[in-house]
Amino acid sequence: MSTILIVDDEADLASLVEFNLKQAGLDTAVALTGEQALQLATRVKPDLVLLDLMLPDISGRDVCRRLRANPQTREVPIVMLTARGEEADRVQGFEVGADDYVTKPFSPRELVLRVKAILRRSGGGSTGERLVLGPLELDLGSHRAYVASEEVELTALEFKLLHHLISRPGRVQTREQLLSDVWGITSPLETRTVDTHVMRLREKLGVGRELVETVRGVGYRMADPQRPEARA
Amino acid sequence: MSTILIVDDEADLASLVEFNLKQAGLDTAVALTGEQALQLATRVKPDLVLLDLMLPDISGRDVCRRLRANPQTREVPIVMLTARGEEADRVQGFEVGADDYVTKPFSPRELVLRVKAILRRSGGGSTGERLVLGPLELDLGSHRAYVASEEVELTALEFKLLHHLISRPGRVQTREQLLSDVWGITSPLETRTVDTHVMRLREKLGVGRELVETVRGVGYRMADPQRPEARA
DNA sequence: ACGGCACGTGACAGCGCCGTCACACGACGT
DNA sequence: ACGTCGTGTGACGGCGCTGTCACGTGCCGT
Repeated sequence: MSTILIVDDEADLASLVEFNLKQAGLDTAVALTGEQALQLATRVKPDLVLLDLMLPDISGRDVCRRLRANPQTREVPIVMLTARGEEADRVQGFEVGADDYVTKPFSPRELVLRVKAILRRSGGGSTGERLVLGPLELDLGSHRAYVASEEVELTALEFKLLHHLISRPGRVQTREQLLSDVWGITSPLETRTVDTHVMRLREKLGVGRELVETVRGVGYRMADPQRPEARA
Repeated sequence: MSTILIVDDEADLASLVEFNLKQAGLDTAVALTGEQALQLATRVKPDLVLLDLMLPDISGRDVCRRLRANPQTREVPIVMLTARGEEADRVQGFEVGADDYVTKPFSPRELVLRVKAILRRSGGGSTGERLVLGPLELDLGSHRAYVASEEVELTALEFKLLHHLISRPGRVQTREQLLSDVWGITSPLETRTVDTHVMRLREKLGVGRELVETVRGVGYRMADPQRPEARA
């Protein structure tokens, strides 16, 4: 399942787009400012970025440039949104590395179409990728999880949670971050819910606390066998 | 080498497309009218048809239907071209069995990409290919399906769905992906429709859930017989 | 040692997902 | 015109998933 990062400071427009993308079976994350977008882009590793040109802090073009400058986000396709359909804007958009360009007003349907077309072109998002950490193994394509080459049955949510943790080995994730990234940006949930799911995950994985570590007062993190303690 | 039949009465557009397809290493044939297209289709046996919706004599939809009605050309993938991106057109296009849909104006590059994607998807040519997975067997040429060497009668849609699933064994397909890939890019269908057809498929195949697995909260996948942990 | 707080854990209720059935509608052949 | 077949959709029920609460437990500072 692909994740789309929506960057727009017009809340109603953003939520409209978010709704339609979700209906189309895509995951979404929303950023209201350019800085927030750059932060989220490295956190949630989106498969595509929907980027408004007009942002309150930095311009969409600069966001675009900085996304391209970061090796982590260099490959992410970018679709620009703009109020004016001027040729000049179009050219500028493509110059900084946008993959497509949609002018307002646009129909949500059309936007979804373009997004899907670009996703397909860029390989369709998650393509049978495999994540490994110690005895743990995640197959994104088949949506299967293994511990020591033995399959464990996880629910969709557990898989997503583990996927999120395992892609950031050694990095502490607060409960709020996890709620925001795994559950979605608008989830009025108790932070303790995370605890329960971490518990269930540990139980199913069998290997318990050695892999999913508790950082008291902060959150959770995956053990990083490569660099046991050294991290900031 | 695959051959593409271009059907369009706008000579300049057709030659532009032709040029780009040839550059991409594909053979081409051009028809200016619908009747000509139907004649050529049986003569050159193209591997894909690029079909404009607006033709001087008969409508592109009728051409589509008649291509589908002829056993000789039934299997040929069809990509529709249209000036308007109206939803109504889109739906009509898919109803008559188009495999993809491109709205003008389009970039030649994108068109070539789509054509190649569809060619790849349809098996790269029209040679009675056979797909096997466990007790299941699909004969693409004769459009027949077998379970344990016993023929099962599938409808066109069921066959297409099974074909799509079986060519990606072990990979989870979301309902949205299936709707998009089997039904067409933006079919405005309920995702529950997929459930019903999967059920009918399981029913006809007899082997039930062991082959077509449900991944709760995600989608469906075919069982993969070989061990996934065997990895380089 | 003690108390407070953060976390682990089990139980439980609600609900969302999915299988299944029945029906409507359109296309097509007779 | 009629019947048949293929297909999409709504309804319904069951069951698994999930969020929350309550309580137990361990950790840490004082």
